[in-house]
Amino acid sequence: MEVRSRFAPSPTGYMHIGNLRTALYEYLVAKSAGGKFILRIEDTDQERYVEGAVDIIYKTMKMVGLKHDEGPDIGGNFGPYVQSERKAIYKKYADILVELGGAHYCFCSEEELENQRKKCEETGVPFKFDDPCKNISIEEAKKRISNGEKYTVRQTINPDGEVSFDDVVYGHVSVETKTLDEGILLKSDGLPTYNFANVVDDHLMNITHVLRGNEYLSSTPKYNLMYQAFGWDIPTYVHLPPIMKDEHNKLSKRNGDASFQDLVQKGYLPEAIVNYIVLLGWSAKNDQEIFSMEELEKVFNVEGINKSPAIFDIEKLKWMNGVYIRELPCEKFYKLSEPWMKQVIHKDIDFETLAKCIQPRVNVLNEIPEAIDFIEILPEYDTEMYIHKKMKTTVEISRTALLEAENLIKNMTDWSSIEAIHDAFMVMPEKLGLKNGQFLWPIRTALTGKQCTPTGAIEIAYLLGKEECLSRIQIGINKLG
RNA sequence: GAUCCCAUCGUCUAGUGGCCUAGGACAUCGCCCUUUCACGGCGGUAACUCGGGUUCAAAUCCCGAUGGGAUCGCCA
Repeated sequence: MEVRSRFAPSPTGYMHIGNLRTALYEYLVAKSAGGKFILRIEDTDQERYVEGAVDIIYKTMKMVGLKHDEGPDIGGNFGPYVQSERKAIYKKYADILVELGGAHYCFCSEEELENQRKKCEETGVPFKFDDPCKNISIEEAKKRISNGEKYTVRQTINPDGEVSFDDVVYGHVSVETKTLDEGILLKSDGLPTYNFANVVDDHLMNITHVLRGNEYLSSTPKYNLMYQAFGWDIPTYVHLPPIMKDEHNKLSKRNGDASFQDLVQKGYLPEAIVNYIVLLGWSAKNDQEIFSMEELEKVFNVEGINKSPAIFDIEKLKWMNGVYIRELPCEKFYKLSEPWMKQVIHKDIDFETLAKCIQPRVNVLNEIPEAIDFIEILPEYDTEMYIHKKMKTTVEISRTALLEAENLIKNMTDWSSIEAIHDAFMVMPEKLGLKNGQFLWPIRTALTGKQCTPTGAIEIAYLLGKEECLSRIQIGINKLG
C-alpha cells in the first residue's frame, strides 16, 4: 500500500519550529517510502483565523523544500483540502456515527457545563462531564433539531472496556475507556473540532501514517474508538516528543521564541535550519550530522525517532549554519551577504572581495554588520590596543611600523590587488628587523581600531584604499605620540 | 487530583545483556597553525537519576522511588 502522510497546520500566521519539524518528518516518512505527502489546512476555528497565514505556510514549505503532492493550491483526488470547505462531509459522518452508536446529539449549553464543572471543583470530585443528553432518543433529538434547537454532536464512550494501540515511537499504549472524556465532535456552528475532523479527513484522504505531537498521545484512544465504530482501518501512529526551549518550557510563540521566519530574517539558511531540526529527535544511528534534503529522503526512518523531549540549542544551530555558509559558492555567499554589508557600508568598495574575506568566519549573516562597520568609519580606540603580548608589539615598535608603513604606502603606485599590496608590505619586516606580526599588527590596529577583524592588515588596506589608509595611519601615529 | 508518557556528558545524541575503563557532535578548556579573531588540526574536562531484583554478566530486562512532561476546551 502506498504510504500517504499529511501536514495539517492551522493557519495562525506563524510557522514555529515544532510545526516545521513535524512537517519535515511527515514529508520524509512519505518520501523515504516513495509515497505521497499531502497538505491540509485545518481552519475549523474561525476565531483563530489569520489573514494571509496560508501563504506563509506555502512560502515556508517552498523555502525548506517540502513539496506536497496534493493540497489546496494544487488539488488532488481527495479534496477539498481546506477543512472549512468540508462542512457537509463532517455533518454527514457525524450523523452516521450517531446512528452507529459512537456519538449522540447534545443540547447542553456552555453554561450548564460550566456549572457542573464548578460543582465538582467545590466538592473536590474530579470533573468528568456526565451528559444527560445521552438518554435522549435519536428520534426525539432529530425533532428538537428540526425545531431549530442548537446542538452539538458529542462522542459516546462505553465506560466498560479498554482501548490500546501501538505507536511507532512510544510502543504499546493502553487505557481504560472510563478515563476518556466524551468530547464534542461537531460544534454548534456546524464545524467539527480537531478531534473529529482529523479522524474523518485522515480516513477519507487515505492517510496511512499520522505524525503529530505527543500531546495527542492521550486522546488517540478516543480517535480509535471512532475508527472502530466506523469500521475503518486505524492508521500507523507516530507521536513526536516536543521541542523545548529549556528543561521546563516548550518552544513556543508565547515564550517569544523564534519562528522559522525569525531565524531566516536573522541570517540563518533554510537548509541549515532544516538540517538542525531534523536532528532534534531523530538520529541516523551513526555519526553523520550534515544531511542534504536528498540524503534525508533516502536515509530517514521512523526507527531513529526519539521518545524524549529535545532542547533547542541555538549555539549548535549557529555552528551548523556556519558549516553551510562555508560550503556556499563565493557568488552565492556574496549575494546573500550583500544586503548585510550594505547596511553599514555606504562607500563604494570592493564588496565581492570583502565577501570572500568574511565568508570563512561568519556563522550567521546578522554577524556581518558589526564585523565590518569599521570600514565605514574608524571607531575610537585606545592606544593600549597597539600593545600585544603574543605579537610582541610595544608602543615604540608600533610607532616605527606605522611611520615606515606611511612612507611605504606614499610611494606605492599599485593598489589594484591584494597580491600587489602583499608583496610590497612583506619586504618590510625583514628590512626593519621585525617579525611579520610586529609590523602588521600595528597597521591592522591603525586601520581598524578593533581587536578583532574579519581579516588581516593587507586585505583591509586593499579594501580601504590608499588615501583612507594613509589618513588612518596618520591618526595612529598621532595617538602614539 | 486522575490518566498516559518520558529519564545517557551543560546541550543534541550512539548504545536493544558481554565489543562500554560508555562513542560522536555543539559548547567549554589547552596546544598547534597564523598578521588579530575565526577557519583548520590535535588533545583535555564532562553523563548511564536513585534503590531493589533477574543473570556468570545490565546503561541495556523487571519492579519501586524520585524527577520531568502531556492530557482532562464548542483550540488544534
